[in-house]
Amino acid sequence: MDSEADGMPNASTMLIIECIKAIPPGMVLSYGDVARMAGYPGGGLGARQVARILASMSAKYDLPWWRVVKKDGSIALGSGQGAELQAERLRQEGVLFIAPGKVDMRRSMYST
DNA sequence: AATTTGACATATA
DNA sequence: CTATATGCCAAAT
Repeated sequence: MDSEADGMPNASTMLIIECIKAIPPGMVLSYGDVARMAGYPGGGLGARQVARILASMSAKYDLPWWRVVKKDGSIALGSGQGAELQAERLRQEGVLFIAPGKVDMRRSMYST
């Protein structure tokens, strides 16, 4: 008997979605950090899953995709309005930019 | 229903 | 800086 509700993908995917939804305003995380927070091993493996899910499920699950950036703190999107939209959103959340298109992840400090 | 394809990264060299 | 290798899911067909 599986208790699988409709509209719910995989448990692993749902876990990542929950983690992203748990990100408070003014906080920025990288794909790898979210993946690791979701309990994913490896370095850049879970990051891809986060990106896939985030890119596809953000609209459906209302995820704060703009709070997710690259490990370097740069905007993940390289083209399109998404990058500018994300930058503006982050700035609105109170995130500090150390450079154009680059955010200060030190606010997150998940590894202290 | 099953198969195929695409994809917003990271680490290492 | 560029190139290569890793490995998974969701959406489209």
